[in-house]
Amino acid sequence: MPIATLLRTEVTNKQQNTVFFTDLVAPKTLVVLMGPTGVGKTELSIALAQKIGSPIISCDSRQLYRELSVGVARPTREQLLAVPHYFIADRSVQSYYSVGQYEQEALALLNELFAQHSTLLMVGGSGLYIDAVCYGMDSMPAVNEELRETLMQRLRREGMDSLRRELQLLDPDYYSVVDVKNPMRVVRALEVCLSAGKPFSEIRQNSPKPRSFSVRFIVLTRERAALYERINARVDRMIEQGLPDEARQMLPYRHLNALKTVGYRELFRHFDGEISLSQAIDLIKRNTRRYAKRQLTWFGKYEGAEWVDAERGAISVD
RNA sequence: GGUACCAUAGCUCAGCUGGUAGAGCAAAGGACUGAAAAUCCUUGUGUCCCUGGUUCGAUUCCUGGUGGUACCA
Repeated sequence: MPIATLLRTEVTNKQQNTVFFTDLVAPKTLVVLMGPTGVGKTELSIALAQKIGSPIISCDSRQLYRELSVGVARPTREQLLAVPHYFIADRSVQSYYSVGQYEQEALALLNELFAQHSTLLMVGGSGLYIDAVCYGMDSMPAVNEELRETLMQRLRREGMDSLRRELQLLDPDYYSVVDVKNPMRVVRALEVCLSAGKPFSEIRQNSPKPRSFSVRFIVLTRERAALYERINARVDRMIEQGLPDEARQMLPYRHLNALKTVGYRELFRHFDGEISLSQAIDLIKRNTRRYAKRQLTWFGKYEGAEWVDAERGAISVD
């Protein structure tokens, strides 16, 4: 059993949410390099990983899939060979995946790797995935896809009000804080209430889980206009590199979560004859920009994070 | 060079007969516990091109200028 696991078990039992003695024994640090899409994480991560002698643990909800390459800006073959990468292109779009699984797999991997490394590098832009690794998710009943589908049908047939009323009944506490206009939030809460047989708010602790390592957050950033220019240019490059073909091959899977992704959905609309190719390209650019902005909003919440300008900034290692 | 039309938010434009302005898009800000590249919420002050004039009052009417577009030479 890896030592980190042993220590973590001990800590979990006695020291909920306090300083970890494990840090004193053997300081384990997870460096989390995050940043909006297109800012230049990949390139920097290779150099950083080589410097600190760590593999790269990817924290990207779309680069996970082996069928998605051009459209998700997967690192190049050379980059992947330069440093060992985890969670890149190692599962199919056809398999259901979610943060919960990612948290478990990533923690297990970190346990193993920390046996050999005192510092590990995690890189990615999926905020919720970062949270899952650093703070943890509460354990909830496995997603019941049938139940979810039933609720979605109700949403379509009866509208939000019906679902809202039910949530208010089953979990008044959560109802008072949810974004009741957001169907996904309401559906998910109901889904959990119904399959767990108790209120979602009871399960959702909303407090950080003990971790056997400490975390250092680095947010790679850039002047907004420069970031947007890079994004626009990268989309053009993706089109040249064959994104339309890649998307066409994904057409049979368009209904899957993995394909609800900027770059693919706009091209699907183009294949449907709804919009022209150049309209699709413009939409991909716009939606990518908006995604980057949302990421920046999310990253803003990490207290103590170091914001590094990709053009001028420097990252000090040890 | 002549004639006509146009000049209003980052862009495309709306603004009837004079009372200092509003849409779409773009954009900005925010939320977020198993779909998260997802999903949802909020946000419109700008020398109304410049200069003179008429008027109590001009983005609106008139003069001249500047820039643009079209047609004619």
